[in-house]
Amino acid sequence: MSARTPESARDIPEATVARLPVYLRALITLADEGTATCSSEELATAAGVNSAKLRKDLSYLGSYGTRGVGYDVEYLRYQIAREIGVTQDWPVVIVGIGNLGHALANYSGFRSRGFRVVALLDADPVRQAEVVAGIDVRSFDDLDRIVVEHGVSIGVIATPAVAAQDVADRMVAAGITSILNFAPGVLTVPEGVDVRKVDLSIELQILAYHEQRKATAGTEDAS
Amino acid sequence: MSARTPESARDIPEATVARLPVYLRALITLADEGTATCSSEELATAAGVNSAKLRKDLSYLGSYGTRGVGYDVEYLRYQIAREIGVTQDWPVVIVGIGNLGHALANYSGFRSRGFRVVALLDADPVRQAEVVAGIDVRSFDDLDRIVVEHGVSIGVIATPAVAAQDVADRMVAAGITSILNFAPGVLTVPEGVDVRKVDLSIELQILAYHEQRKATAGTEDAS
DNA sequence: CTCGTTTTGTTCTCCTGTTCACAAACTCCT
DNA sequence: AGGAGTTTGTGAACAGGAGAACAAAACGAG
Ligand SMILES: NC(=O)c1ccc[n+]([C@@H]2O[C@H](COP(=O)([O-])OP(=O)(O)OC[C@H]3O[C@@H](n4cnc5c(N)ncnc54)[C@H](O)[C@@H]3O)[C@@H](O)[C@H]2O)c1
Ligand SMILES: NC(=O)c1ccc[n+]([C@@H]2O[C@H](COP(=O)([O-])OP(=O)(O)OC[C@H]3O[C@@H](n4cnc5c(N)ncnc54)[C@H](O)[C@@H]3O)[C@@H](O)[C@H]2O)c1
Repeated sequence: MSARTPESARDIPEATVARLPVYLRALITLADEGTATCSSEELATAAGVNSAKLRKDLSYLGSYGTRGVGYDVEYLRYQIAREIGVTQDWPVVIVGIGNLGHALANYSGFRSRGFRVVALLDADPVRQAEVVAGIDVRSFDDLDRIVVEHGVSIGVIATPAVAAQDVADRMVAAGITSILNFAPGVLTVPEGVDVRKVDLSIELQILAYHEQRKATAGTEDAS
Repeated sequence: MSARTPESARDIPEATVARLPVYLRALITLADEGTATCSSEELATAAGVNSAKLRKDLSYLGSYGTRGVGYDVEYLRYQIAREIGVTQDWPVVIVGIGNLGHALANYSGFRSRGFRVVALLDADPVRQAEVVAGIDVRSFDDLDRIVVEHGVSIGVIATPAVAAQDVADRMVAAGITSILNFAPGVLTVPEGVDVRKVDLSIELQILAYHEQRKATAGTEDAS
């Protein structure tokens, strides 16, 4: 309401935002291999997309390439990281330390990609006796305190589906504004809170649909 | 294979395919609650989508509703399950029984949603001594035999990123034509093989981007 | 049987995202 | 310096999906 975000608030299309992390990862791989410079064609191949799409995506961030040359890997990597917001770590809490929660807590890719697990929470007192990946599992009731203490704005839900909505409500009440949900089902949250869901069954069912089509494709049109 | 579905070669838009599993789950929930009939409005709410979109999606499958009344929950549920191809179970193999592989193997949602884990494979001999979720972990070299034996067409990759492409190649060679990949990075597969990826870091980075925007929205214009 | 009510199935419009194609900008070689 | 060869950045056409709106169909009341 105070201002009309002068120039930096370019709005990047959602589809582009979803691909920036892919480009970032490809750039990190290239940098690790010692590549100093790359063309849009090379980067696009590494990221598994069309080069025109890649260039258009990058053009939303600014003109960070050099015509006739390509992109400086380190420079572009930094620019994308800055645009995404992962130049420093985001604190994250994980709720529901069961099968999946354990795997997530042990996942090293968290730290290396701009996130830091500051707390593991579970409603089950038995779980709270555990230490997972060097972090104490604490009571779900500690949520509010932890959120304030660490300035957490991102929460991960790995509880059974039946508890997910309640956990989400508590997270929102505590001040969390972004949720990654692994439990199946639809979460309802207030305006201004972002939810992304990861649903294994849905992914498999999409594969099954296409698989079924492949199977019937030959038998289907007998003329 | 004689089930020829008179007019079934309709091609359903990809966006619709991705939502059908959501509708299916919502219908199962409604059925469990004892609901016999529902309107597009109710079902749309339960699935978290717009009712016009829901109706349009369902119209690709056929006319399974009754005007003035709504949809028969059980009937529509069956029709969607049939369209997706989950009226009977698909055999699935999981490769890479580490942190994540354990969680996946123990995931009960598999069986209840049209999939059956027929084998757990790992390259590490130490892992092969284990029994996870009542299933022996076997050598990755058994892949070909298992695929043939059970008619597997869907494979899940939960190995480290560095091994993922190799595992994918072996899967394709063995006859698998749909892959769900949890390892970060881009997989290259031949034409006709479907790959879907689930990437935790990407999801979190997308949340981080929006989170950053929320944070700077108010403070941005000091120019 | 007819009318009013409800709700689907579909059409039409709008918007987002993808891809093509090319001018502009840069490098290198002579 | 100038020209040939590259490669970016972007305008414009195209494709696909979202949502509003409404006619067609079913049902129930009188
Ligand atoms: N395991 C998988 O591979 C997998 C895959 C896809 C989706 N999921 C989904 O992820 C979720 C977790 O799966 P899981 O296999 O880890 O289940 P799980 O039962 O092993 O673990 C759930 C954990 O959540 C805790 N919990 C329950 N209610 C809670 C609450 N109100 N507040 C805080 N903690 C609570 C439980 O104490 C338990 O430790 C489920 O919704 C499941 O459908 C799991
Ligand atoms: N743990 C998580 O929560 C999580 C989250 C997101 C993504 N991931 C990704 O999922 C993958 C697995 O993660 P994890 O934490 O389970 O790792 P992990 O190291 O615990 O397990 C990997 C397993 O794969 C096996 N393996 C290695 N090479 C193999 C090969 N060529 N063939 C067959 N098996 C092989 C190893 O023996 C090991 O058991 C990684 O790529 C990781 O980036 C994990």
